[in-house]
Amino acid sequence: MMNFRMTFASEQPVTAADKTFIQLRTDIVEGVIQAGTKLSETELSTKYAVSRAIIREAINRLASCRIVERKANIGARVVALTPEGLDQLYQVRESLEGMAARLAAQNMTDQEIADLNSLLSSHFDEVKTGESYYQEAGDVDFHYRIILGSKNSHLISLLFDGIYHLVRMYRVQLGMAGPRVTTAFDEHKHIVQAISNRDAELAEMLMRRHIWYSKSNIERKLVN
Amino acid sequence: MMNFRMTFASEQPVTAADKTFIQLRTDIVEGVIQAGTKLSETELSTKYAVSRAIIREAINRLASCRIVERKANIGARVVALTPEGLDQLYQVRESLEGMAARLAAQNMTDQEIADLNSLLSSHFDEVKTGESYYQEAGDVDFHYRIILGSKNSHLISLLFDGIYHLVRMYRVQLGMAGPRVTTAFDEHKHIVQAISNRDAELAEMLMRRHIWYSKSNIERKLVN
DNA sequence: ACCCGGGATATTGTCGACAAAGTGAGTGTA
DNA sequence: TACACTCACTTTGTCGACAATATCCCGGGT
Repeated sequence: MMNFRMTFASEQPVTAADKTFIQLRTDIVEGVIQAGTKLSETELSTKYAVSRAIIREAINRLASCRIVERKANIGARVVALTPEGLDQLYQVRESLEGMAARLAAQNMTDQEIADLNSLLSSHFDEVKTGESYYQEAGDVDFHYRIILGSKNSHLISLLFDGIYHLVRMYRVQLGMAGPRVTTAFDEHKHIVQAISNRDAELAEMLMRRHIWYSKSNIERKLVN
Repeated sequence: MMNFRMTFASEQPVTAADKTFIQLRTDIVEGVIQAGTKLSETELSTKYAVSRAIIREAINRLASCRIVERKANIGARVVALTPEGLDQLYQVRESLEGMAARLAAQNMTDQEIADLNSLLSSHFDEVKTGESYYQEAGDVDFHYRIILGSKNSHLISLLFDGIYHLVRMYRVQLGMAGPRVTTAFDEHKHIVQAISNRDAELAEMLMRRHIWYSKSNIERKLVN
């Protein structure tokens, strides 16, 4: 069920390579395999009980989304989590998700917007009753729908297949603050309002700001 | 030497898989392998005289930058060039390169800006003397430096490893107009001016407009 | 004539073995 | 002692063979 959240609807693992890739990725994102670790192909192939070719493909895919860095004839290692890395990542994320919000305001159907509104109210109930798992699942759901709403397949791919897992890695491994939860909810509400009004410019600006706040929140932890 | 232009400085092919990947990519981008073609692993492995594993890796990498689409147990085929695809691609490109220009205005060193200016004047000489190869090499060089100037490794990777080859595929296979060359030069000049003045907002806006014009230019051909 | 099912064929997915490149310890020399 | 070289070992890169899945053709039934 939690597994649902970290693998998006689009990626249904069919082949063994897919499963191993997703497994390895979540192990890294969740910190089971620590940041900076060297990834030995033979070692991993025994650990995950698949051939080295499968592991190689998984590592290559992880290199594509910059979760690991690979050097020819030397090997691959998990990226380190640094303040500079976070900054650069969130610069890109802010731009892309801002664009997603703008396009979503233009391209989402009325039905999709209605669904987004009801998603938000169900989240409101959860926040009210104190179920704080909103942080993870709810937030991902919210951004997920807006990104899909952009209807731009390149953008969707860049975010879901590309930077999102790295974003999650920073968030999971550095933890998230408490007070942020309710304020984030308000920000979500305003964004949805802008989208409902088909106000693309405002939606982009609010989304950018929302993500900027989110970065500041994580950054506070990293500095320690 | 022309090969210099299509493989960026960062990617020095060291392994056989690298070379095959780059070769296959340029063959697709240049249209030697036509858009929409099915890519047979066995066929390509004999054609390029390497093992199927090498071809598989190359195809996987091409799938990462969305030059081919792969389906499990079915195969991979080169993407089709459509007006919708061009629109979506250039939406993303406009956003990312606009961001690059903004960051470049903030982060490039004075020396790098000076080099960029002299690059521009050398291009001016070429345009004046009528050497129209400016289209290809010069334009790529220009954008190349600004993207590097952003100093954001995620952004750089997204553009160079990601969408740039697909952009080139549209440009190469649909040809480029004539009159556009000189006007594009003027746009470049204004962008460099903005960067020289450290005017990030203006640099972003001019870059976005520059790319938007470029898209319109290609689009005109595609509609036929 | 049309539709459905089954088997032959071709293609992709997975594996273990071999080749090549990098790494590090140990030795000999200045 | 410090440096450079060699050689053994570890790790990655490449390959061909086998397994699993999809595709296509053909025959039988309604």
